[in-house]
Amino acid sequence: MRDDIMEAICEYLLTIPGGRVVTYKQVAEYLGNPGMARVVGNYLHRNPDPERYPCFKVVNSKGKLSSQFGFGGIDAQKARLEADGVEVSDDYYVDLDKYRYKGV
DNA sequence: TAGATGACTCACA
DNA sequence: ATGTGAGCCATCT
Repeated sequence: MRDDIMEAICEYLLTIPGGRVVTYKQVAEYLGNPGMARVVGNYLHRNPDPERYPCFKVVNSKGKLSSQFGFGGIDAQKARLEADGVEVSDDYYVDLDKYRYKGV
């Protein structure tokens, strides 16, 4: 069933417009269970496929980037976000109040 | 089947 | 902003 969840995560991430980010919890809620925030992170970790899943748009509730990125480290994630128009602080923090994708 | 693990979240200090 | 403790869920061993 993990492919199902993975697909859902993929779709949700693809709905995120450029210059926007979402929290793990948001993805979990989209999957139908806010408690799956952890599982979401787990999946992205076990599926380092940025070509399909823009996981660099996913941050934790504090707006901080993941500690260890699968395809080049957190530094790569920071670069991708900045490239998308998201300001990332030197501490790898993003302003959720401005960049969090609220779903329009 | 059961126990341990983790890219999480929330509350409190 | 950081640290600790508790809760939650699917996967891995």
